[in-house]
Amino acid sequence: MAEMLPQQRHRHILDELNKYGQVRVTALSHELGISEMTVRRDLNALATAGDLVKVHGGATRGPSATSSEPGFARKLGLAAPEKEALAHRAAGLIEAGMSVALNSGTTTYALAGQCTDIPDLTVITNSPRIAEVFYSADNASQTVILTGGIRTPSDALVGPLALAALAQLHVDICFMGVHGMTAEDGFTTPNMLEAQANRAFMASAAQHVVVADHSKWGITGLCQIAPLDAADVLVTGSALAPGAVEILEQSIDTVLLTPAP
Amino acid sequence: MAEMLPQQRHRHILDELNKYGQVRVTALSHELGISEMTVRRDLNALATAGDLVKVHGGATRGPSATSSEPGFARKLGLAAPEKEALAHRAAGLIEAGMSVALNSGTTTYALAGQCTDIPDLTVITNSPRIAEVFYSADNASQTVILTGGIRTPSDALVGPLALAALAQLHVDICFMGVHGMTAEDGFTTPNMLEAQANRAFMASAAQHVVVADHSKWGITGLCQIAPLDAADVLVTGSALAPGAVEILEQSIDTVLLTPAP
DNA sequence: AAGAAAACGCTCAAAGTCGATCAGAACAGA
DNA sequence: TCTGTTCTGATCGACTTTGAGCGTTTTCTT
Repeated sequence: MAEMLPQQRHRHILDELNKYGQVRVTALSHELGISEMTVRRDLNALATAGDLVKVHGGATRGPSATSSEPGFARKLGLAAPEKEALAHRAAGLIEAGMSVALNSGTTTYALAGQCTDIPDLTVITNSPRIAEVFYSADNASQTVILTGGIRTPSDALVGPLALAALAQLHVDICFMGVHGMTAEDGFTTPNMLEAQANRAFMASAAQHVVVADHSKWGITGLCQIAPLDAADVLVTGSALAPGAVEILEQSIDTVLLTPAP
Repeated sequence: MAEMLPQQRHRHILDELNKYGQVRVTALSHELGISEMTVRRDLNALATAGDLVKVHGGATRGPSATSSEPGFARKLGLAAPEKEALAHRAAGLIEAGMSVALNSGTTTYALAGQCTDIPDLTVITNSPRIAEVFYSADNASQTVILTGGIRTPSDALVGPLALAALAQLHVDICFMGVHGMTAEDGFTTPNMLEAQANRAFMASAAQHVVVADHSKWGITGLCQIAPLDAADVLVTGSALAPGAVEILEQSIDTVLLTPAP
């Protein structure tokens, strides 16, 4: 097999995983013509991103696709450790009685799980799954508003309906998960419609918090949501590439780092 | 059978358990190509986790009954036979390429399950659960629009956002589940906000179909949605109280009866 | 009730797996 | 071309998993 870029390897690993439900370090090493050490490093990266679960000897799919029941609450707790840490840090910015907007994304999903106990919250989101987290928590003092729209594959409601809904609303603070961030291109996402919806989120909020794990740095998605300086606060992990913090702090007032896991 | 990771074995064991209600150490050992000792260790691990109960010779299902979460798909199949029959009859009114509105309710939920194969459908609903039915069917030719709003306990999105969304849309046909219907009070529901949303549904549709099983006749909810004659078609069961059909036909052009189960 | 057969789990040695570390290779930017 | 960064592979000690032996316990048979 020809030389492969790390990204290609990652995709190959995930493909194998989807096909067989499991991957084995020794098999991948042989199959891809790379050392076991490198396979382990790939597996670690993918596990940190939450794409798979490492086990002795290889890795298996996350709990989501198993034939036996995983259950919602459980899945929530099994999010990647870094995401949970970011979510916890971000949740600290929320106070009782606030109105909060959450866009769609795995990080904001983790954040939602940490917010169900905060009293008198008004939550606005365009993700049915995030709304479901609050519904099933059944906290009577909370109000959850779901924007309408058409759902994208990543579970975001977008389009004219979503934009119209967000235009009518104003929140204290808006939390945004993004797909990538760089100094030149700012915050980006691979989906144009989601970018549009995310801009509407920002327009409706007094304060803008971006939540992004360290792997997002250096990635540019198809479509820009906003430049870096549009964020008031960035919550990210201290595993961030060296030097990135300085660059980010030039544009963003507050950069919060969670300790490495 | 290829080499299996421990986690895979655990899942396999649980699958077997779910299928047959019991597993035997010797059988698993032979089946998975591993020693009996390892099978015992797996069983011990699963027993400690509470996923099964060890017995001499193997293991049986624990009291927790892992099969608790077939959840959605199952609930759909387990809907009352009458509702399934109504849903099937109502689905017959839908043609490929139509735009269809479904309000929130168990009957319309059953209807949704019968519509996922119809090509080129545009579906508008205020029920996240109904939207989920279409999402997971993953029919690329269908478009699903979820109105925004606040969710009621019965899983309907209501309020200004829902009304604004529906005001912007126009559909060919609207299917409505209701809570009660009588000659004097027409179609009713116990929730004022839902009534309001349902009126918006009707206002946005060229044709109005009410779907209600026979038990709804004679019930008056808190709030009227519309008088009987607002419906163009009523789909109901032939188990309806004697004489009711005549009364209904005075107000409604088409009354479709499904045969009793 | 006694003996045979099966199942159990403890222990240990062998095999397999893991991650820390370091040195070399590949690569991009100056 | 040079330099610094990133990615990669080899080594090695620590750890985990596995299967076989073997004495004990449970179940079945007579």
